[in-house]
Amino acid sequence: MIMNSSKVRNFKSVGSNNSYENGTELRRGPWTLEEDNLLIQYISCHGEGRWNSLAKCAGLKRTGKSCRLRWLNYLKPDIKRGNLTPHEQLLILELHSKWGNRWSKIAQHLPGRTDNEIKNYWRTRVQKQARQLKVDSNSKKFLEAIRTHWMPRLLEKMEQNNSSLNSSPSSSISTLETQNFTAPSPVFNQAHLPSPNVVNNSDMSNLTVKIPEILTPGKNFHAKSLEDDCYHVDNIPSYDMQELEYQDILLSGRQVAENDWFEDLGSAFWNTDELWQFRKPEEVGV
DNA sequence: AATCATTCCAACCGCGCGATT
DNA sequence: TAATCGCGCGGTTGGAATGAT
Repeated sequence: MIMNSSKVRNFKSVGSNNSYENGTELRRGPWTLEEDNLLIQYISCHGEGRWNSLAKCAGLKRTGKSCRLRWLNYLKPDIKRGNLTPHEQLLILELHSKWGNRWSKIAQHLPGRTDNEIKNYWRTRVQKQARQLKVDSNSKKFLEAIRTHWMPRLLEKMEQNNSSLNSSPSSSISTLETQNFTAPSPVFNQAHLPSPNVVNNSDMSNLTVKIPEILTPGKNFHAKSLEDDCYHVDNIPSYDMQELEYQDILLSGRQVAENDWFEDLGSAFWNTDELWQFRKPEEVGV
Protein backbone atom coordinates (compact mmCIF):
# COMPACT_ATOMS: atom_id res chain seq x y z
CA MET A 1 0.00 0.00 0.00
CA ILE A 2 1.41 3.30 -1.03
CA MET A 3 0.89 6.30 1.12
CA ASN A 4 -1.60 8.89 0.18
CA SER A 5 0.05 11.55 -1.90
CA SER A 6 -1.82 14.21 0.02
CA LYS A 7 0.12 13.20 3.07
CA VAL A 8 3.37 13.56 1.19
CA ARG A 9 2.60 17.17 0.50
CA ASN A 10 2.93 18.00 4.11
CA PHE A 11 6.18 16.25 4.64
CA LYS A 12 8.49 18.16 6.86
CA SER A 13 12.00 17.49 8.01
CA VAL A 14 12.88 17.36 11.64
CA GLY A 15 14.59 19.87 13.79
CA SER A 16 18.17 19.88 14.87
CA ASN A 17 17.52 17.83 17.97
CA ASN A 18 16.69 14.76 15.91
CA SER A 19 19.88 13.44 14.52
CA TYR A 20 22.23 10.58 14.47
CA GLU A 21 25.41 10.94 16.40
CA ASN A 22 27.17 11.68 13.09
CA GLY A 23 24.98 14.69 12.54
CA THR A 24 22.68 13.24 9.90
CA GLU A 25 19.23 14.63 10.39
CA LEU A 26 16.39 12.27 11.06
CA ARG A 27 13.14 12.67 9.25
CA ARG A 28 9.74 12.72 10.81
CA GLY A 29 6.21 12.99 9.58
CA PRO A 30 4.59 11.23 6.66
CA TRP A 31 6.58 8.65 4.77
CA THR A 32 7.47 9.10 1.16
CA LEU A 33 7.08 6.48 -1.52
CA GLU A 34 10.84 6.23 -1.74
CA GLU A 35 11.17 5.57 1.96
CA ASP A 36 8.46 2.95 1.81
CA ASN A 37 10.24 1.18 -1.00
CA LEU A 38 13.53 1.25 0.85
CA LEU A 39 11.95 -0.27 3.92
CA ILE A 40 10.04 -2.92 2.00
CA GLN A 41 13.09 -3.95 0.01
CA TYR A 42 15.31 -4.12 3.02
CA ILE A 43 12.89 -6.20 5.06
CA SER A 44 12.20 -8.52 2.17
CA CYS A 45 15.92 -9.24 1.99
CA HIS A 46 16.90 -9.19 5.64
CA GLY A 47 13.72 -9.62 7.63
CA GLU A 48 12.39 -7.65 10.56
CA GLY A 49 14.00 -6.87 13.88
CA ARG A 50 16.81 -4.71 15.21
CA TRP A 51 14.93 -1.72 14.05
CA ASN A 52 17.51 0.92 14.88
CA SER A 53 20.24 -0.80 12.94
CA LEU A 54 17.75 -1.73 10.25
CA ALA A 55 16.93 1.93 9.75
CA LYS A 56 20.55 2.82 9.29
CA CYS A 57 21.44 -0.16 7.11
CA ALA A 58 18.45 0.46 4.89
CA GLY A 59 19.58 4.02 4.37
CA LEU A 60 16.53 5.47 6.00
CA LYS A 61 16.91 8.69 7.93
CA ARG A 62 14.33 7.52 10.38
CA THR A 63 14.35 6.17 13.90
CA GLY A 64 14.03 2.45 14.27
CA LYS A 65 10.83 3.10 16.07
CA SER A 66 9.40 4.97 13.15
CA CYS A 67 10.42 2.19 10.75
CA ARG A 68 8.84 -0.45 12.94
CA LEU A 69 5.62 1.50 13.17
CA ARG A 70 5.47 2.13 9.45
CA TRP A 71 6.06 -1.52 8.69
CA LEU A 72 3.69 -2.99 11.21
CA ASN A 73 0.86 -0.54 10.70
CA TYR A 74 1.03 0.09 7.02
CA LEU A 75 3.51 -1.75 4.83
CA LYS A 76 3.36 -5.30 6.08
CA PRO A 77 1.88 -7.46 3.30
CA ASP A 78 -0.87 -9.04 5.35
CA ILE A 79 -2.35 -5.77 6.56
CA LYS A 80 -6.05 -5.80 5.87
CA ARG A 81 -7.61 -2.63 4.53
CA GLY A 82 -11.12 -1.33 4.50
CA ASN A 83 -13.93 -1.17 7.00
CA LEU A 84 -14.11 -3.60 9.84
CA THR A 85 -16.63 -6.33 9.26
CA PRO A 86 -19.47 -6.85 11.76
CA HIS A 87 -17.64 -9.96 12.84
CA GLU A 88 -14.51 -7.99 13.57
CA GLN A 89 -16.45 -5.27 15.31
CA LEU A 90 -18.15 -7.80 17.50
CA LEU A 91 -14.80 -9.32 18.34
CA ILE A 92 -13.42 -5.97 19.32
CA LEU A 93 -16.35 -5.19 21.56
CA GLU A 94 -16.16 -8.53 23.24
CA LEU A 95 -12.41 -8.66 23.63
CA HIS A 96 -12.32 -5.10 24.91
CA SER A 97 -14.87 -6.05 27.52
CA LYS A 98 -12.49 -8.74 28.66
CA TRP A 99 -9.16 -7.02 28.36
CA GLY A 100 -9.83 -3.32 28.25
CA ASN A 101 -7.42 -1.18 26.27
CA ARG A 102 -5.04 -4.03 25.53
CA TRP A 103 -5.04 -3.14 21.86
CA SER A 104 -2.18 -5.32 20.79
CA LYS A 105 -3.69 -8.29 22.55
CA ILE A 106 -7.02 -7.65 20.89
CA ALA A 107 -5.31 -7.21 17.54
CA GLN A 108 -3.77 -10.65 17.83
CA HIS A 109 -7.24 -12.06 17.38
CA LEU A 110 -8.02 -10.00 14.31
CA PRO A 111 -5.59 -11.11 11.64
CA GLY A 112 -4.55 -8.29 9.38
CA ARG A 113 -5.75 -5.61 11.75
CA THR A 114 -3.32 -3.55 13.74
CA ASP A 115 -3.54 -2.41 17.31
CA ASN A 116 -3.45 1.13 16.04
CA GLU A 117 -6.43 0.54 13.79
CA ILE A 118 -8.42 -1.07 16.56
CA LYS A 119 -7.52 1.70 18.95
CA ASN A 120 -8.62 4.29 16.44
CA TYR A 121 -11.83 2.41 15.86
CA TRP A 122 -12.58 2.39 19.54
CA ARG A 123 -11.84 6.05 19.99
CA THR A 124 -13.55 7.33 16.89
CA ARG A 125 -16.56 5.03 16.72
CA VAL A 126 -17.31 3.53 20.07
CA GLN A 127 -16.33 6.44 22.27
CA LYS A 128 -18.13 8.78 19.96
CA GLN A 129 -21.39 7.04 20.74
CA ALA A 130 -20.71 7.39 24.43
CA ARG A 131 -20.03 11.08 24.04
CA GLN A 132 -23.19 11.62 22.07
CA LEU A 133 -25.17 9.92 24.78
CA LYS A 134 -23.32 11.91 27.39
CA VAL A 135 -22.15 8.85 29.22
CA ASP A 136 -18.69 7.68 29.96
CA SER A 137 -17.50 4.98 27.59
CA ASN A 138 -16.38 2.97 30.60
CA SER A 139 -19.59 3.48 32.48
CA LYS A 140 -21.79 0.57 33.29
CA LYS A 141 -24.63 2.13 31.36
CA PHE A 142 -22.68 2.26 28.19
CA LEU A 143 -21.19 -1.17 28.60
CA GLU A 144 -24.64 -2.58 29.09
CA ALA A 145 -25.81 -0.72 26.05
CA ILE A 146 -23.07 -2.29 24.01
CA ARG A 147 -23.91 -5.70 25.32
CA THR A 148 -27.64 -5.48 25.02
CA HIS A 149 -28.00 -3.44 21.88
CA TRP A 150 -24.86 -3.20 19.88
CA MET A 151 -23.69 -6.76 20.03
CA PRO A 152 -27.07 -8.25 19.11
CA ARG A 153 -27.31 -5.78 16.28
CA LEU A 154 -23.94 -6.84 14.99
CA LEU A 155 -25.00 -10.45 15.18
CA GLU A 156 -28.09 -9.56 13.27
CA LYS A 157 -25.98 -7.81 10.69
CA MET A 158 -23.81 -10.87 10.41
CA GLU A 159 -26.88 -13.00 9.93
CA GLN A 160 -27.93 -10.74 7.10
CA ASN A 161 -24.53 -11.15 5.57
CA ASN A 162 -24.82 -14.85 6.01
CA SER A 163 -28.19 -14.91 4.31
CA SER A 164 -26.98 -12.95 1.38
CA LEU A 165 -24.02 -15.24 1.20
CA ASN A 166 -26.26 -18.27 1.05
CA SER A 167 -28.48 -16.78 -1.58
CA SER A 168 -25.56 -15.55 -3.54
CA PRO A 169 -22.72 -18.03 -3.57
CA SER A 170 -20.60 -15.68 -5.58
CA SER A 171 -20.86 -13.02 -2.93
CA SER A 172 -17.61 -11.36 -2.10
CA ILE A 173 -18.27 -11.64 1.60
CA SER A 174 -15.76 -13.96 3.09
CA THR A 175 -17.05 -17.08 4.69
CA LEU A 176 -14.61 -16.34 7.44
CA GLU A 177 -16.83 -13.51 8.51
CA THR A 178 -19.86 -15.60 9.05
CA GLN A 179 -19.26 -19.27 9.26
CA ASN A 180 -18.81 -19.45 12.99
CA PHE A 181 -21.87 -17.49 13.90
CA THR A 182 -25.50 -18.17 14.15
CA ALA A 183 -26.92 -14.78 14.71
CA PRO A 184 -29.92 -14.35 16.95
CA SER A 185 -33.15 -12.70 16.10
CA PRO A 186 -33.44 -9.16 17.34
CA VAL A 187 -35.31 -10.50 20.34
CA PHE A 188 -32.32 -11.00 22.49
CA ASN A 189 -33.51 -13.76 24.74
CA GLN A 190 -33.80 -15.94 21.71
CA ALA A 191 -30.19 -15.54 20.96
CA HIS A 192 -28.50 -18.62 19.74
CA LEU A 193 -24.80 -18.60 19.79
CA PRO A 194 -22.03 -20.86 18.72
CA SER A 195 -19.70 -22.75 20.93
CA PRO A 196 -17.10 -22.92 22.20
CA ASN A 197 -17.27 -19.47 23.69
CA VAL A 198 -13.68 -18.56 23.45
CA VAL A 199 -11.51 -16.92 20.90
CA ASN A 200 -8.99 -19.62 20.66
CA ASN A 201 -6.31 -18.62 18.24
CA SER A 202 -5.32 -16.17 15.63
CA ASP A 203 -6.60 -18.17 12.72
CA MET A 204 -9.72 -16.40 11.53
CA SER A 205 -11.15 -19.60 10.17
CA ASN A 206 -11.23 -21.00 13.66
CA LEU A 207 -12.38 -17.92 15.43
CA THR A 208 -15.38 -18.03 17.60
CA VAL A 209 -16.58 -15.28 19.83
CA LYS A 210 -17.47 -15.49 23.43
CA ILE A 211 -20.70 -13.68 23.78
CA PRO A 212 -21.71 -12.51 27.22
CA GLU A 213 -23.94 -15.02 28.86
CA ILE A 214 -26.66 -12.47 28.96
CA LEU A 215 -27.20 -13.17 25.30
CA THR A 216 -27.31 -16.89 25.58
CA PRO A 217 -30.44 -19.02 25.79
CA GLY A 218 -31.83 -19.55 29.22
CA LYS A 219 -30.54 -16.33 30.65
CA ASN A 220 -33.73 -14.55 29.82
CA PHE A 221 -31.70 -11.50 29.14
CA HIS A 222 -31.76 -10.25 32.67
CA ALA A 223 -28.63 -8.55 33.83
CA LYS A 224 -27.86 -8.99 37.46
CA SER A 225 -24.37 -7.92 38.20
CA LEU A 226 -21.05 -7.87 36.55
CA GLU A 227 -20.02 -10.82 38.64
CA ASP A 228 -23.13 -12.79 37.87
CA ASP A 229 -22.96 -12.58 34.15
CA CYS A 230 -19.24 -12.96 33.79
CA TYR A 231 -18.78 -9.67 32.08
CA HIS A 232 -15.19 -8.85 32.69
CA VAL A 233 -13.65 -5.50 32.22
CA ASP A 234 -10.16 -5.26 33.54
CA ASN A 235 -9.64 -1.59 33.77
CA ILE A 236 -12.99 -0.23 34.60
CA PRO A 237 -13.18 1.70 37.82
CA SER A 238 -15.65 0.76 40.45
CA TYR A 239 -19.07 2.20 39.91
CA ASP A 240 -20.66 4.72 42.15
CA MET A 241 -24.04 4.16 43.67
CA GLN A 242 -25.84 6.21 41.07
CA GLU A 243 -24.45 3.95 38.46
CA LEU A 244 -25.48 0.91 40.37
CA GLU A 245 -29.06 2.05 40.38
CA TYR A 246 -29.15 1.10 36.78
CA GLN A 247 -29.06 -2.48 37.87
CA ASP A 248 -32.70 -2.10 38.68
CA ILE A 249 -33.64 -1.04 35.22
CA LEU A 250 -31.57 -3.44 33.21
CA LEU A 251 -34.44 -5.61 32.23
CA SER A 252 -35.19 -7.87 29.36
CA GLY A 253 -34.86 -6.73 25.81
CA ARG A 254 -38.50 -5.79 25.68
CA GLN A 255 -38.66 -4.41 29.15
CA VAL A 256 -35.60 -2.38 28.61
CA ALA A 257 -37.50 -0.34 26.10
CA GLU A 258 -39.59 1.03 28.92
CA ASN A 259 -36.62 2.77 30.35
CA ASP A 260 -36.20 6.21 28.90
CA TRP A 261 -32.50 6.01 28.49
CA PHE A 262 -32.53 2.66 26.88
CA GLU A 263 -35.54 3.45 24.79
CA ASP A 264 -33.80 6.46 23.45
CA LEU A 265 -30.69 4.50 22.95
CA GLY A 266 -32.46 1.67 21.29
CA SER A 267 -34.36 3.79 18.87
CA ALA A 268 -31.47 6.01 18.17
CA PHE A 269 -29.02 3.23 17.96
CA TRP A 270 -30.43 1.11 15.23
CA ASN A 271 -32.67 3.23 13.13
CA THR A 272 -29.91 4.19 10.79
CA ASP A 273 -28.33 2.09 8.13
CA GLU A 274 -24.93 2.54 9.57
CA LEU A 275 -24.37 0.42 12.59
CA TRP A 276 -22.50 3.12 14.38
CA GLN A 277 -24.66 6.07 14.00
CA PHE A 278 -26.75 7.21 16.85
CA ARG A 279 -28.78 10.20 16.21
CA LYS A 280 -27.72 13.15 18.28
CA PRO A 281 -28.88 12.91 21.88
CA GLU A 282 -31.05 15.98 21.64
CA GLU A 283 -32.83 14.49 18.67
CA VAL A 284 -33.81 11.47 20.64
CA GLY A 285 -34.49 13.20 23.88
CA VAL A 286 -31.46 12.13 25.86
C1' DA B 1 -17.79 29.79 -2.87
C1' DA B 2 -15.91 30.52 1.52
C1' DT B 3 -15.43 29.51 6.13
C1' DC B 4 -15.77 26.82 10.12
C1' DA B 5 -16.37 22.41 12.56
C1' DT B 6 -15.82 17.63 12.85
C1' DT B 7 -14.02 13.14 11.71
C1' DC B 8 -10.55 10.03 10.89
C1' DC B 9 -6.17 7.91 11.05
C1' DA B 10 -1.09 7.90 10.37
C1' DA B 11 2.51 9.03 13.08
C1' DC B 12 4.75 10.46 17.22
C1' DC B 13 5.78 10.32 22.24
C1' DG B 14 6.74 8.61 26.80
C1' DC B 15 7.03 4.83 29.59
C1' DG B 16 7.90 0.19 31.13
C1' DC B 17 9.80 -4.27 30.54
C1' DG B 18 13.05 -7.77 29.30
C1' DA B 19 17.54 -8.80 27.36
C1' DT B 20 22.20 -7.85 27.19
C1' DT B 21 26.55 -6.11 28.76
C1' DT C 1 23.89 -6.06 40.52
C1' DA C 2 23.51 -2.00 37.96
C1' DA C 3 23.48 0.31 33.65
C1' DT C 4 22.24 0.43 29.04
C1' DC C 5 19.76 -0.80 25.00
C1' DG C 6 16.01 -2.19 22.07
C1' DC C 7 11.45 -3.05 21.60
C1' DG C 8 6.52 -2.89 22.21
C1' DC C 9 2.54 -0.81 24.19
C1' DG C 10 -1.01 2.63 25.08
C1' DG C 11 -2.01 7.47 24.81
C1' DT C 12 -1.94 11.63 22.19
C1' DT C 13 -1.46 14.76 18.33
C1' DG C 14 -1.44 16.95 13.63
C1' DG C 15 -3.50 17.70 9.66
C1' DA C 16 -6.03 16.09 5.43
C1' DA C 17 -10.60 14.99 4.20
C1' DT C 18 -15.25 15.71 4.67
C1' DG C 19 -19.45 17.81 6.14
C1' DA C 20 -22.20 21.72 7.73
C1' DT C 21 -23.42 26.44 7.64
